[in-house]
Amino acid sequence: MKKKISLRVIRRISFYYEALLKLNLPDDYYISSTQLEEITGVSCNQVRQDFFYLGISIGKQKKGYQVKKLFKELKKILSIDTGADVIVIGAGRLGRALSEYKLFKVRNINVRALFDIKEDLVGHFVHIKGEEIPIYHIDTLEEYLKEHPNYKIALLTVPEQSAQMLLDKLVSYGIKGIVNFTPRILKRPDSAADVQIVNDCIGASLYKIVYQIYHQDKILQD
Amino acid sequence: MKKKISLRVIRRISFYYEALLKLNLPDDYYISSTQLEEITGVSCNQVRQDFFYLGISIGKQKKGYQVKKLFKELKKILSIDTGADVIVIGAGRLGRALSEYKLFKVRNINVRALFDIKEDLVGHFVHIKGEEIPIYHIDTLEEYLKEHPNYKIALLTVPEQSAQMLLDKLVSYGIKGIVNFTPRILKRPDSAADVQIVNDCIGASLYKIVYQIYHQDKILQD
DNA sequence: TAGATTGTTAATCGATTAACAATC
DNA sequence: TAGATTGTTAATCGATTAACAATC
Repeated sequence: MKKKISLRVIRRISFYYEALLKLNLPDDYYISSTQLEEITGVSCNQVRQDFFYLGISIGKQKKGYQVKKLFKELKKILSIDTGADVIVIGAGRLGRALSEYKLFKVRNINVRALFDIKEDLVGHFVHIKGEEIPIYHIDTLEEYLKEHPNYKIALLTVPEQSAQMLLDKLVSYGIKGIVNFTPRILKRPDSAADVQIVNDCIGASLYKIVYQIYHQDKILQD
Repeated sequence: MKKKISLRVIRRISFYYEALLKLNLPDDYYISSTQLEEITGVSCNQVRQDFFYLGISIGKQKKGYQVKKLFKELKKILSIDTGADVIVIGAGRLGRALSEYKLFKVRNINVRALFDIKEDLVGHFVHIKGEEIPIYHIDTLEEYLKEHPNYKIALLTVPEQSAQMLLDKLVSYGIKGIVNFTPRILKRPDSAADVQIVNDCIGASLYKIVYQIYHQDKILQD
C-alpha cells in the first residue's frame, strides 16, 4: 500500500509555511494549533491531524510548536532546502506569468528555461529580479535535458493541439513530473508508470463561482 | 440544507462539455457513459452519478445520451448561454494571461475590463482576438461598477499586500463572487455572508509533484 | 430474445471534525 | 493544582466506486 499524499494536505502545509514566513516570529516562540487556525483559516483539529499524518510530533503541551523546529519540519516536507529545478514548455503569457510567479521563489522552485516554437520568442529572456531566464527553441529540448539530467519537472503551457505530443516527448526525454496547464486532459503513456502527471484546471474555481451566482435560485436555504 | 455543489463536480461537467465540443459529433448521435469515460478519463460510473446528482436524466437504455440534448443540459449547468461578465483586478502578467485564457471564451465568460494602479498600464488594452479590453485606473472602479451593476464577479491578481483591502472594497461595491489568485488566504468580511470567495492556489499541483519526486523514498510500494 | 446501458441504491473509501486521555 | 494544549483515536461527513434491477 502506497502512503498517499493528497493535493489538499500539501496545499495546507504550504499555507502553514507561508503564514509562518510572513509572521516572522522569533525562533524560540511557541505557536499553537489554535493560532495557526487564526492565521491560515485551517481548523486547529485539521492542523494537528496533518502534523500527525506527516509525522510532525514536536509539540509541547500547554505551549505549542517551537517556530524554529516547525520551520525545519515544514521545509523538509516541502523540499525547500533541496529546491527544485523546473522547465516551462510554452513561453506564451501563461508560461511567462508562471515563470515569474512569486511563490515559486519562496518555495525554492526555480524555473531554469522556457521552450517555444515561435522564432520571435526564441533568444529572448524572462526577467525575474536580476535573473534572466532564457527562452530556447523547442527543437533543442532533448539536447538541453541531456545536459541537465537532474531537471525532472516540466510545466506544460502550450496550445492544446500539440500538448499530448509534447508530453510524450518530455516523458521520452526522461522528465518525471509534468503539470499540465493546457485545457486538454492528457494521459500518461502506458510505458511510463513512474511519471507523475497532474492536470491543473485553471478556471475551475471561477466556474464554481459562476455556477453559484447564476444558480442561486436552485440552492435551497439551510 | 443547502444542496452543495463541489468544485470537483463542476470541473468534471466542464470536461464533459469541452470533450463534446472537440468531438463535434452530429446532433442526433448518442454517446454512452463508457464513451465519455474514454474521452475524459472520468469513470462511466462517475459520469452517471454526476448526471443523476444534477438531475440530467435524458439517457436512453442501450443507446446513451443524445448529443444535442446533452449539450443543452451541460450548457444550462455551466450558464453558457447566459454567459458571465467578469472584471480583473491587477493587470500584471497573471491578470493579462487570465484575460486571454482560451477556455473562458468557450465558456462564454467575458473579461470586460482590467484595473491597475500603475500609471504606465492604465489606458492600454489587452488584445483578444479582435477585441480590446481596457485597463482602467483602480480609482475608477467604484464608478465603473455603478455603471455596470450586472457585473458580479472579479478575479483578484494584485500583489498580496493590497489583496485584502481590495477584496473588502470589491465587496462594498457590490461584487458577489471573487476568485483570489494572490498567494494570501483572504477572508470574507463578516458583513458579506452572501459573497462567494474562492482561494485559487496556483502552484498546488506543482507542489504535489515536487513532493512526490523528492520523497519517493518515503512512499511505500504497493 | 439477448445484450447493452441507463438510473439509482448500496458499499466503500477517504478526508474532516470531534472528542479526550495524557501531561506540561 | 488548574488550565491549556498536544497526540491520537473515534465519529461523522462527503465523494467515489460498485452493483444491479429496469428496460430499450
